[in-house]
Amino acid sequence: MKEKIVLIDGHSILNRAFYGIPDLTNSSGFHTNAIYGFLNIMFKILSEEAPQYLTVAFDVSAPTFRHELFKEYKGTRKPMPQELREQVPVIKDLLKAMRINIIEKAGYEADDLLGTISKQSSKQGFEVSVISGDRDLLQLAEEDIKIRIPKTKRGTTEIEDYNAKDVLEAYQVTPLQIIELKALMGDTADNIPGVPGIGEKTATKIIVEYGNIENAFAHADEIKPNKAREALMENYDKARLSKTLATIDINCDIQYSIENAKLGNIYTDQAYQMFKELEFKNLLNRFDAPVNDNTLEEVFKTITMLDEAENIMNQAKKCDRIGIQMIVDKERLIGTSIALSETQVYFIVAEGFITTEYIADRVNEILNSSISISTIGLKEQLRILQISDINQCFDVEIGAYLLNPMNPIYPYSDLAKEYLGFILPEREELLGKLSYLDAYEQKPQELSKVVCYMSYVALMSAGVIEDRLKAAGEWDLFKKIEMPLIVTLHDMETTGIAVEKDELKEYGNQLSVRIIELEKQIYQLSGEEFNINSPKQLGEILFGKLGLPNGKKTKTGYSTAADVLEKLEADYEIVALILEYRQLTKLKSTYADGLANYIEADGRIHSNFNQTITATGRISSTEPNLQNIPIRMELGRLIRKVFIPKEDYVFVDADYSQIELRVLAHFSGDKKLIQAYREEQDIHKITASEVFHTPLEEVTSLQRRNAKAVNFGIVYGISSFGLSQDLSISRKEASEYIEKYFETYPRVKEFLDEAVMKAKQEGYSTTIFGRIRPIPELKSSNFMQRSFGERVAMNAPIQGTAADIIKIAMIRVNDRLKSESMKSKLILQVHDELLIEAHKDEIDKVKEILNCEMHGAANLLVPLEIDMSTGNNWYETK
DNA sequence: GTGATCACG
DNA sequence: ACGTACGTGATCACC
Repeated sequence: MKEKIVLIDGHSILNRAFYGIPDLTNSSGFHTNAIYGFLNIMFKILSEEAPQYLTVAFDVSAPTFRHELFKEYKGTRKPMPQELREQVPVIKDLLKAMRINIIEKAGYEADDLLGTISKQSSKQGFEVSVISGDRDLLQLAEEDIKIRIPKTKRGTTEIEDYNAKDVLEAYQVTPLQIIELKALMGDTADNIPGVPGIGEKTATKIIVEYGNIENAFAHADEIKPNKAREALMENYDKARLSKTLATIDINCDIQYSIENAKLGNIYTDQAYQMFKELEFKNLLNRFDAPVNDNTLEEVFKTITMLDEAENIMNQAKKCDRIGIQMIVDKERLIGTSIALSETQVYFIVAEGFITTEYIADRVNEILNSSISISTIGLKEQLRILQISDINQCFDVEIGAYLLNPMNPIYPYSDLAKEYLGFILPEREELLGKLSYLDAYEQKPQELSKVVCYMSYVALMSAGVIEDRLKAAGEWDLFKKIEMPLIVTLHDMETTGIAVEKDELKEYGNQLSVRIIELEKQIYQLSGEEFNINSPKQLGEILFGKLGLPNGKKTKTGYSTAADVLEKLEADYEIVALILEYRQLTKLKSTYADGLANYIEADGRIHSNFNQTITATGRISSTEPNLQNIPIRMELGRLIRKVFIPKEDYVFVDADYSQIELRVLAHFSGDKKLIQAYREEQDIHKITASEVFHTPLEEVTSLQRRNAKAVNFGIVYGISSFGLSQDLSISRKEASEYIEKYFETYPRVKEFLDEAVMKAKQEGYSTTIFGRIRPIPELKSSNFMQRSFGERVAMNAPIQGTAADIIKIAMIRVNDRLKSESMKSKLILQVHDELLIEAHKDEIDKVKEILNCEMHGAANLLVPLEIDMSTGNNWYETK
């Protein structure tokens, strides 16, 4: 068997990884995504090929021969972004630490070195693999030289392999003719000009026919498309230059000793240290050395004896603060983990004489002795923990969310990494995908570790998080809004909302009848049966078979989105039917059938209100989502009739009127805007009057509608394109609307500009109440991402402040209902709306409370108005 | 698991 | 020239 050598194009793979992997930093803020991606690709190759030799080639930053040639021609390559540049020396050090051979040589690019070494090695009888993201290298392919191009596809890395015959198959030309192709078509990524006007198709045709550019030029008069002929004849010098640029030098003057490339043990101690600093936790597993210092796990104790549990509970009462974690799965208490100090961490298991009641009673006793507790995710534990004063609690998950609301979740391992500065094994590593209950039965020891880590991290990180919240100006937000809100949300979840199951079912049945009718008609009009719900099949039928004019395309095919179909609706009966079908199947599957699955034994739906999901500070609702129940279309709105108050109760619903625009009025301090709100005027109408230079009385409903869209657009971080899409007008018209808007409300423009500028400086935006939203996109060199960042910088303070205000209102309303011992309960929040299930004897009182507490939630430069209504179901409250 | 679509504010 | 409104979650198809 031949010996194998792997050659890696260092910069090319780093580049791939940098742009392919979302940004990743270690806790000191050093960017690591390119290194991480590079290593993953390298490890994958090593395990696949098990080569005896490995070399990584790098470009030297000094100008090279081919660069020089190019510079004269067109200028220099655009510089590497700083986030990538800083990673280059580190990967080199890391490779050195792994005793992996690196080559670089002034005057040559990495691909020249790779070309030379690969040819030499194959001649000497080695089997060679060249790893690069650059298709230029395909010219090197031979039977024993395989070019491997990694592609990051949906998170997983797939590698395309090319031997000589694969190149021929894929490109219809030999590896060496790849150079000829490049000479004609050019390569913007590699700064090769090519012949303007000749692309991949024409280039392939020419080279397949004539073999090379010289021969093609000689037979130029025969070349078929006139355009290509003229392009080639006029730009033959460019083609020749491009050919030189594209040709990899396979005779570099380098001393390459294969012995230096011999692979030994790459898992050295130095490499281990570097991996640790880079915080590549899951890569650390590759080392024989222990992944984590077990000193921490050694202090963990699993408690199953009552007297030991008793002892711990008694000690807990003497502490100032403990870390605690109630482990509940499907209503069942499996145990509790308690951290008394850094070295006293216990998992008290609910079994034998230690009953769930015992644990609950003892823990609540501790809480009553008014010591502080710290925990991860307090809301989920409140069914068991009886909190007498929320001020004694510290939820580190909530704290971590406020410090960085962009994370999807806040597991103990991430908290340890971020706030304690060390790496812990993740839950999944220890338990896999097991639930607590399953882990309790199948992996009790690992479960014990997980829960002990949790209470340990909760205890140890609380102080750090407190300091960081104070430093970030978020301490009041944490103490006065987010922590108390936990209780409010828990109350809402516990109460739930009653649903008429039979009515819901009947509603679904009615939808089914119409859906079947629609199906029949659609099949008839299209001439075949297909899955209307499949955008792929639907697109093929509409735009393929039936030949409808198609507007947009998606990555995977035709777009069949509603805004595309709506443009065709008037002309094609089938499109109108499809739109109705879509609407009805959505209502049936998501709402009629979907909601029915969540009705519990008490006849009510208990949705989850999540406090740590959104980037802006809003809460979200899941399982089911009760914040997107239909209202805009009448047919959908009817669903709200099945949401009912219990007997002797009614619904009282209150929503803030235009809260985001009022927040904008406050932020900007714009006189006209503030005056309009103080005088309770119709803001959209006023805007229309100003923007369209029309007397107030003469504003048409269309003008008002357009002005409303502009107002919304401002809140979203206006762009002329977005507005034009929304209103189906030209971009130019949209720009004019925006310009006039800013003339009308000049302070709004100032505010928005300032919001972007400030966010650019600080790296984040802030709400009135101090909530932070980081906006890393503002620093992006990518236009699209940066523009997104700018829109976010305009929107986040507005949406976030509105979210803060309604959170304050929720806490105040809920607290008053409870402190005044009322039967009425707050049951839903829908971003600017609160729904109360009010006892018939308390309706007036409830209205008074809503009025008072919602108005009083914030003191802005404009009044906060609310609209209130009552009803015997959610449909009636409008 | 991801993308397309569509429900809400 | 780039290709876009801000923030969510559920369902379905399809790999």
